[in-house]
Amino acid sequence: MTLFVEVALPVRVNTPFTYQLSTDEPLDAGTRVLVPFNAKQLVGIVLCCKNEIDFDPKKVKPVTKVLDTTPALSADMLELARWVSQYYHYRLGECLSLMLPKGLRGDNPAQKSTVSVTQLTDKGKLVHPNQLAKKPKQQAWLSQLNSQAAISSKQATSLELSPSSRNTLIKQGLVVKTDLPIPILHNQATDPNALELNTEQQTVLDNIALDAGFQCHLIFGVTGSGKTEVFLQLMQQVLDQNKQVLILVPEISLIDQTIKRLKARFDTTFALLHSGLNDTQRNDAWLDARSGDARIVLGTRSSVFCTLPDLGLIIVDEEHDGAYKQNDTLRYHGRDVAIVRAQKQNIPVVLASATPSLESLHNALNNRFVLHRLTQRAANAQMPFIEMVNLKQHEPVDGISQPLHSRIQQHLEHNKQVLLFLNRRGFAPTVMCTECGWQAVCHQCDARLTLHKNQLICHHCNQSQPILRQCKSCSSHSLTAIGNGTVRSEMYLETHFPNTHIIRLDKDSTQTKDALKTQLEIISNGEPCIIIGTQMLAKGHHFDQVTLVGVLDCDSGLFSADFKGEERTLQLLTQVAGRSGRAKDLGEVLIQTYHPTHPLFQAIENNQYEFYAQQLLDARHDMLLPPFNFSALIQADHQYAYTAESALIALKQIPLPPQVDCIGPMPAFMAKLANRYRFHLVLKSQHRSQLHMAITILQNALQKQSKVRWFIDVDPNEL
DNA sequence: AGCACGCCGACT
DNA sequence: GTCGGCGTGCTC
Repeated sequence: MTLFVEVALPVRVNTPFTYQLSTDEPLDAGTRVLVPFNAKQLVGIVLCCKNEIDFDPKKVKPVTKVLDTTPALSADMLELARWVSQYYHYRLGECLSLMLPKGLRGDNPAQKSTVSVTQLTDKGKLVHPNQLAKKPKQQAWLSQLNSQAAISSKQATSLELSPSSRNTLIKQGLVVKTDLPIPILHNQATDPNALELNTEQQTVLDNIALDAGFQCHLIFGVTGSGKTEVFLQLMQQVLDQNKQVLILVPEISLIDQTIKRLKARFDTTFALLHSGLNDTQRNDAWLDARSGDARIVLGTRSSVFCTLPDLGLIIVDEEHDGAYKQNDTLRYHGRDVAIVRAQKQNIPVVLASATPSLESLHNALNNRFVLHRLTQRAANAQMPFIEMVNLKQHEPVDGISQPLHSRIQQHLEHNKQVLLFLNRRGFAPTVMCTECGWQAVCHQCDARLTLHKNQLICHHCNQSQPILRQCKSCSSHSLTAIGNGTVRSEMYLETHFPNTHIIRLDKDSTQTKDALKTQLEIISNGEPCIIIGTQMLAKGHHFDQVTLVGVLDCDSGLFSADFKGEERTLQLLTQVAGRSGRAKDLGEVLIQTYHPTHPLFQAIENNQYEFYAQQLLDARHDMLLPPFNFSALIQADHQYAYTAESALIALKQIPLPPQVDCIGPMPAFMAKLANRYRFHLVLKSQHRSQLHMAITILQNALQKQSKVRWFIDVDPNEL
């Protein structure tokens, strides 16, 4: 009897395709196969085998090649992919393809890469290095190979072993060159002892049951409360049970410091998965995780899709971070997928943050999550002292007011470090003509151009232009830089603190490989310095010697049109403030603002994150915003605004389930981006199932047209 | 997504 | 007559 397989392909068609197998050996679901599709060969994932087909047998083609002996994706992951596909309304075949590392999306075998090494032959093992005393270079090779079974050519160079003498040894048949798989990242712990927990930490540890199946825990611990130590000890328990741990962090810059702590503590194997790896490294790490060889897997959001045979615990650190949401192709939320995965695999998941997202806080307060609080800073560090600077009274120069300036001076005199936060890179956000009011704008977007040192750059489409000398509207020479970015404040600091090391941390200063790492190392030396940077500073980094944090400007976040604007500002300020005074010395935080009476600042001043978050939740409740209803966004874009808008107007005529509101179409926040006009339709409902029904109806309609480009974003980050 | 098929306007 | 515009529909 002929055996058929249903294969999901990475194409924009929702249905699986059927192919014929050449043997009667069934394939496991999750196996990669190479199949003909149109004129091409594509890699697909086997969904199931079957004996019969329900369409024209003449059309069925045979599978070209079976690519895996072990399925690339486990049955768990296949099921997760089905959920992801339905929830985010994205085609299953494409979801599955995105779950594989790039190296396995093609028709390569799932094998680890190899490294060429030199090893002793059986004959060579019988030779004592002293027998080669007259040939010191060869002798060096033999003695090294007696203490280390395999030497790569890279190691040989650093050990100053001569390649030519190795070739002589090869000719003599004493050593041989072979290709071995890249060894797994295995670590010897340098500091394996658990720290002593305070009572609060101990209570949290005791209350997270690892053997109770699925449960979602939220550790709400103030900055510096020692959350990490709690999950290190939790991880130890999981590892002792012979299970794997998956830790997610929001972005790549946090991988370094996290892995440092993990390596110090655990004597075990690791896999790191993040965007800084090349395809080979990523592939290797992924295969280590899938085989179960790696016991700890640390990665950014996409590692939530990694096949792990013995998974026992998922940790989502800094769970509030917006970087967990993917904003292209498959628009999933890493944290939410992690929770669903834990549920499907019936294991615990731990979310942690000093500033939990409103969704998670809401879930915790409603007992859907188990809430654990850490209210004290560990190691007796005190919460910082927070103060506002009213910019109406203290006009800033290049972003820095007099009170902040003198406070910087004080802290530097005490040999401390200062951290300044400004969420705007470049020199100045606007170039304006003081004669006629004209501003330099991007030709491709509805955005002003940011002034950088040598050019004008659009931060939205990355297009650059040379710096203008004359106004394009009235030809006057009165062009002025308005507002300020990190570079402008950096220049101010260089002028006024000429003997102090100024370190700028933003996307522009950390472009080159390792730049961030080097700069973080300089900071950790502890020398007094001023660090100025964008939001990347706020993300969980440990700055021991920082005692003063200055927030140069966060007013734009207070009155944002976006429903999450205030939540983000609250989180950002709380996190930034938390960078101050992590060690013994009391920290200080100065926030510059033109609106010092805004209630958000009062909450920050009094360390009332939860109080204010609760108020924001109440407001969301009154306005029926998430998490009190569910929403999805449909974007259509086209080179002509009219075409994009009419496509959505047509869509709106389609009848939807009664309990779904359809709002729009309206222009997107930046209606023109990279020469395309973008319009939104927003769907809202109290009922998740009705919302999904509505999305499906509209998606089907969209698939039938080819005029506009479109996407669907479920639980969008911005409305 | 690609790629072919097919039905209408402006060219050698 | 035919070259090529892009609307429609299919891919196992």
